[in-house]
Amino acid sequence: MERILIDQLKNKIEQEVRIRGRVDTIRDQGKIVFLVIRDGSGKVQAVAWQGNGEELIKTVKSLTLESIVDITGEVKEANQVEQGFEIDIKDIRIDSLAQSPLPIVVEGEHNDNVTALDQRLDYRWIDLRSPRNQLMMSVSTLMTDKLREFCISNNFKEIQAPRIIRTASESGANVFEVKYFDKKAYLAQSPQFHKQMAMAAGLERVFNVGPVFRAEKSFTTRHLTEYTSFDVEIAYIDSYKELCVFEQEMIKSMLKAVKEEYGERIKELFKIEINIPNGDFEYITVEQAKAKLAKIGVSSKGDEDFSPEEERKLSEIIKEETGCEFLFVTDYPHVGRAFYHMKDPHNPKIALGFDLFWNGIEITTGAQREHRIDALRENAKERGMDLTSLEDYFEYFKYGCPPHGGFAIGTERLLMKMLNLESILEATYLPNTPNRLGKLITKIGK
RNA sequence: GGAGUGGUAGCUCAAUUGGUUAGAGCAUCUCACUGUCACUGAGAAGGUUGCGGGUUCGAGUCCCGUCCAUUCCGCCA
Repeated sequence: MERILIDQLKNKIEQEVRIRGRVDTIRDQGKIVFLVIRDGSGKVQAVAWQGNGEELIKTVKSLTLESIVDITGEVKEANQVEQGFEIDIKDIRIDSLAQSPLPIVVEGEHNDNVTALDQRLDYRWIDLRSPRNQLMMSVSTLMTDKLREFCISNNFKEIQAPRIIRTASESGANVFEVKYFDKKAYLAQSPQFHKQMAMAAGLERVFNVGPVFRAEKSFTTRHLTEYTSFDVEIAYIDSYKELCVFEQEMIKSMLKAVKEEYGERIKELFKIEINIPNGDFEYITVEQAKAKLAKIGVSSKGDEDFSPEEERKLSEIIKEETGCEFLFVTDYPHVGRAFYHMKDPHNPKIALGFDLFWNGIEITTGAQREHRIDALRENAKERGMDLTSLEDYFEYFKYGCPPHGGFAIGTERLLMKMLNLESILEATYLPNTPNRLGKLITKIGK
């Protein structure tokens, strides 16, 4: 018999069915045992009676939580159950008996002793079974799909920039070094250079989704050493503001789709409502933002950038004033930005770029790029960068390269804010952090 | 890299501030129970209090070292 998903059972009353899934709950009453079986679509109660056979009840009594079972039985109406029906077990096979007790508690409706995140991550494959995490993975899938779809429907081409590269792409940020046969290579901190190559290649509108690597020992709730960057680059722009509008529409369409598909479930499991901004996102210049912050007495980190506290407070102020959770911050001093950002021709101290904040956290940096090779060289020189290592990059601008700009979204941060998670680690399938890589193996080794 | 907080049973926590045999809930095991649904009831097992040293008649508690975790900062998406 073919397996049927649990959420389809309601159409199969009084029919014989086969379900496969996990043991979610066991309530042993002696001569009658109630099981709750869970699969990817839902839960159902299954009943084993002693009258159905000694062997059957013996098997059921030997079950442990989270074991995998293959059950054949009849769907029967049952007023005693909330769902209105249950499965009368005729036959059961244990496909995989779970060892017990489990090393962590799987998060559920009635558990108040949820295991600490660190240990849950050690046993991530058990942790991910929880309804919350199952939903998180579904939302994550839809989120990326919709961002991608938005690009594709706007005539974009998708590229896969190499992850192993010869030259570190960003100044300052630390890179992971890898052995490439008898040479040194690096894991890409960003697809930036090769994304820009697409501009010189005449691709005009490209996006790139994939892992990027940051060798920074950051111990915060918003940093990973490996994360997924959703990168966009667009040619023939007149202003970086076009990028802002594009990103705004991209995010709004994604949020709309997520809300439609999972809004209710998200409200139920994550206690958060997805708000889709009615009009445009808000804009503020660094100078204006600093003035607002000074007014309420938040100490400034300096004129070039914001401290996390400033980011949080600024978002709060804007949300209070306008109701908008999204804020573009513009007019950053060029010295604090990447060398490939274009300078404002009217005020060379200012970069033609922006950051996007969502509820107190930076989810994007973007900018119009400097496509004029001499100006680009000058910018790199100003920062004391090694120009010879950048020569390959400069080549892209030698044989005709259109004006262009782009941005990158940290998708884990996006998901984290969308579901109101406390840590980015929760929003990541299997997070790598400065001291998490390979940690579980070490533990087992002991 | 810097600062703070923490580490007690498989999990979540307690231990009256240094005092006798380190407790509870959940999970586990045994027994009972034919309508449970956070099943219930009776019982059992489960601990080198992260590790090493010190102070003290006495340390889970205080001190030093060390490891691990975590939060914030720096760095960034």
